[in-house]
Amino acid sequence: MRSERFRPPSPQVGVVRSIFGSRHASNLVSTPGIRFDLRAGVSVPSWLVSEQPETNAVTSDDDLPEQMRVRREKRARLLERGVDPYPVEVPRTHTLREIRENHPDLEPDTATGEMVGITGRVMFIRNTGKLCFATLREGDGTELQAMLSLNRVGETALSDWKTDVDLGDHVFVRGEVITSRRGELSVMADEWRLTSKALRPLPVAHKQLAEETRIRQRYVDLILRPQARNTVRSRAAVVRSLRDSFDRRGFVEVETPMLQTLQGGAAARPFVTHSNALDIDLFLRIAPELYLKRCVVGGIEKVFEINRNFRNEGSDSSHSPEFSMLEYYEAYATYDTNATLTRELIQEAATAVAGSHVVTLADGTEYDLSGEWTTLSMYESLSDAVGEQVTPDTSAAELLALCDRHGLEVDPKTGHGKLVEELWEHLVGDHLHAPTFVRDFPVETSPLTRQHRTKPGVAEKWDLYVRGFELATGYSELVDPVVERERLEAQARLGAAGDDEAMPVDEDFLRSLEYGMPPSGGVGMGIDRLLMALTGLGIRETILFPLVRPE
RNA sequence: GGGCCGCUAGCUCAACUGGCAGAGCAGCGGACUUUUAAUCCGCGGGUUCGGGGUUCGAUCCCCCGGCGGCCCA
Repeated sequence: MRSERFRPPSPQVGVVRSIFGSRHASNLVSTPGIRFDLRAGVSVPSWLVSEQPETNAVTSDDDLPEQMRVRREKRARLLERGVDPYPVEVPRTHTLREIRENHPDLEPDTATGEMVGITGRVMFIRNTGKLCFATLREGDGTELQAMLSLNRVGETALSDWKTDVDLGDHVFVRGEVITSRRGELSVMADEWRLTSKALRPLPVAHKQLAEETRIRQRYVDLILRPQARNTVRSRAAVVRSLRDSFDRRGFVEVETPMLQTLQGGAAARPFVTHSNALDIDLFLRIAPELYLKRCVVGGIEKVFEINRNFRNEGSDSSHSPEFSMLEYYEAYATYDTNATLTRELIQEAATAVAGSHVVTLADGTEYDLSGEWTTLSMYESLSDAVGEQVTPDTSAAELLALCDRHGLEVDPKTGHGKLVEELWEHLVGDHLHAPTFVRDFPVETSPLTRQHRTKPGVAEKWDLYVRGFELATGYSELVDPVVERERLEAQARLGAAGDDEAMPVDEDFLRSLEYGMPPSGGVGMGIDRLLMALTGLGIRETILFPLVRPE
């Protein structure tokens, strides 16, 4: 219902947004539902200005839950007393981490004489009669205790502390580094002040937040759960490791278009948007492949991109409509050398995040990524699994019979390639746990891959399976522009026949190939999946702000 | 798309067969100069996801809708 209220009627959007584009924000004043642009003298409904729900706006305090009302009243009282609950700057001298590092092992009940100014969010608070305790925390998770005693800060500052400070507030404390009688490293305050008043209470720290709340309010999840903070840092470490690995090997990082005029590079349904300037529909990219290959044609012979792809498909524990992808291409590489480089990239990322090629997953089990990895051939491993020979010549009818015998329901119109892959996933892929390369796929389902140099009917393509899911895929790329055109035209015919995952013919891409692309290898790898592989977390944990339906 | 489960205080959860809507933490008031999920005394806090129905009476049963989760396709 609420989303209905904020959805703009599409025909007006472009017009009104362009009005805003030419006006400075300070010309806007707000009233509860409507905002006026003073200079233009036009009124604009609030849904064009802000997509935030109005439910929790400051307006009517009577409707607020008690605890939020209390905190707002505290803020207002502070302002009346001339105290800014959100000061611009405070004289911080040390981070909490620095103080911990400088004083690793003081005896209990020590006074160092060192005066410091510290800041942090109040995560724990104990207000006793004449001595108060608070545990402060800073961004990296480091905590330090602040103490306020009557004889150091005086009666007013102590009672202000008790009445003004709530769990979750940010505070500044200036005082002496000491240890408490219990031995807790602390700062004994001479003065304190609020640095940011929290208007919402933190959820109780000792109960797990509901999964939905963790995702919808990730900032709260990050405040409360160390694992959430670690995941963000692990992801950053993995991405940095990949970039370093490529940099050391002489690869160049590029950024290719996310707004594209044609969908291409993968079989997937795209998101569609519209360009007002060009008055044409654009697609959010489903893969960067066709642009990276243009780079190789142009002479950027070792090239990679780490960025977002968008696929207008399902959203569940292993799929996100928006996901990060690594693709890299290398001239004179093949799917053999690719496999080695991909293994090294993953092993180096494991070292960056876990310090070892053996990683510890979220459930506490270990996963071994070390050494060389198993390699299977798709047709041979499938033949072994079904107990009879399956080759590129096996007919669709025979494959359908195999599906039937193994309890696999498939559309009887399915062709050879998809049947082989379905059977393989069901009988072999689902049972793979250790890192495994599966090689030599049906040509039919690999339109951008070259035929195997000796084995007829298969393509030089591998998939890498880690912990049973597909982590990466690599190819010896098809660079013959004539064959490529045949493949793309076949895809386009599928598209015309109603397959909305099929690619149209990208004439500019074909033109680039016609200038000559050196023999090359290419690889695609899901960054979110790499994180999942290295940490054992679900995709909605590895993505900071996954797409969720509006509240 | 189908099936099942869930939605109750700021948070995490109770509430027997349909009978006064509760607890812990958090909050408010008070006591306490060494607390670590402190302790003690007192108090407040609810559109039980929304709408409709059955009933003397609905958090509970029925219908429609919303959001989420799990399984299947």
